[in-house]
Amino acid sequence: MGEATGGRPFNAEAGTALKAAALQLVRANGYDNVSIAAIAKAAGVARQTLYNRWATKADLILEAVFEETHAYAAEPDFDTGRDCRVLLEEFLVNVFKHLEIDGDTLRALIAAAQHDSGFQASFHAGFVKPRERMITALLVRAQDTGELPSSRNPETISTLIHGAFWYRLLNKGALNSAFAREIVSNIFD
Amino acid sequence: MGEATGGRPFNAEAGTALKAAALQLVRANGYDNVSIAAIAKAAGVARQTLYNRWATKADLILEAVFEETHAYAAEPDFDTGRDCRVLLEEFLVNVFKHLEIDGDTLRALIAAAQHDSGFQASFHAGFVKPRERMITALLVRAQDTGELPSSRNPETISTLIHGAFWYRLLNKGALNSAFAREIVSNIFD
DNA sequence: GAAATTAATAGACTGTAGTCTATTTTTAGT
DNA sequence: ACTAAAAATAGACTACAGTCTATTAATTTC
Repeated sequence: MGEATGGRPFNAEAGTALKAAALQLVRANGYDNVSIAAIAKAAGVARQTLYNRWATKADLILEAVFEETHAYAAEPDFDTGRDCRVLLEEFLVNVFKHLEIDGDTLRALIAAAQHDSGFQASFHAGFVKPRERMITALLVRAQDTGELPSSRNPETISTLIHGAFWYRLLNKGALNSAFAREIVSNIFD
Repeated sequence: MGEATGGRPFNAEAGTALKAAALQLVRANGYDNVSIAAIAKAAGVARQTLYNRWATKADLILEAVFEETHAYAAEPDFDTGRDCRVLLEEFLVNVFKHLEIDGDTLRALIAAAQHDSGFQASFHAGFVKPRERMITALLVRAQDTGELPSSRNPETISTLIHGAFWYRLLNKGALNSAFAREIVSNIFD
């Protein structure tokens, strides 16, 4: 059932062009200053074609940003033999570096998730949760190596860490390497 | 300069009715399902009258919620001789109790702040920052009493704590007394 | 080829936030 | 009373997200 036989195929170029146009326009003008119509026009495509692929503006932008994000929030490499606190600090510095570029867009996506529980679910499952798990895993390892007291709960600490930078992001506080150092030293010391 | 002489005075009842109608409708139907027009109509007032007092829907709702909030996020009382960790846990439990009622509204206000930097500024100055300072003050005192190691930075810890519950709030995680206990024990133990 | 199927397109339509304008109402000062 | 000032009201207007419909174009299966 539901096996598609026949029918006009998706135009792959249209999807690519939409993501590229979306990312470029949003970075240049800000999420709220870019209309769906403008993205479609810049991509040279009808507005409805966009809605054929993504349910909302937020879904499109998330996908566009997401594809660029793997480079930044890569899983920390455990096998370099370095301390977990160093790995955590590096990870945070990388994330903050990405947020210099897409932080405003991320803020807008977090806001969009508050209006739309469908988007909230996919944002959380595809973006938020995986990053939370990376840090939890790192903290579990830190307990194995004895860097982090076993009295701590890695999941709670992970929530504290993510929360801290969400809080800074949403309140437009500074997200720089000094803050990364602060977080790490207040968790590990 | 700017001294108002003459002119029709504000109708105080209109403002009161607007806040009451706004709070009631938003709690019943959710922020995004209540239009400005519906609030004005419920208050028996013209739509423009609302805009004469508040710049945006968010400003109105914030004020309406804020007036009910003092009861919940009251400054912890330092003079009861109890441990700071107990005071912090109680404070968090009170905040979470309020969020059972207005958590969805708060989520919507945080979202609104991401679209509107004017609202962001007043939300931060009037609502966010004062609560942040309460917890920072409590943590400073905890260092005085020796409950919290002096190696910690109270401002950073305050950010971690607030961040944790913003993160839970925005991701629709549980905000209950167990979470309050978790936070406190991972900060103090 | 013909039929069935699905994408692409164009454009009408709805609902809402916020702006703007013109008119009327209520007040203070003279 | 009269005037100036500012609030209240009614309603037009813009811009946008998202929905819906009808038409046309590109495919696969038979």
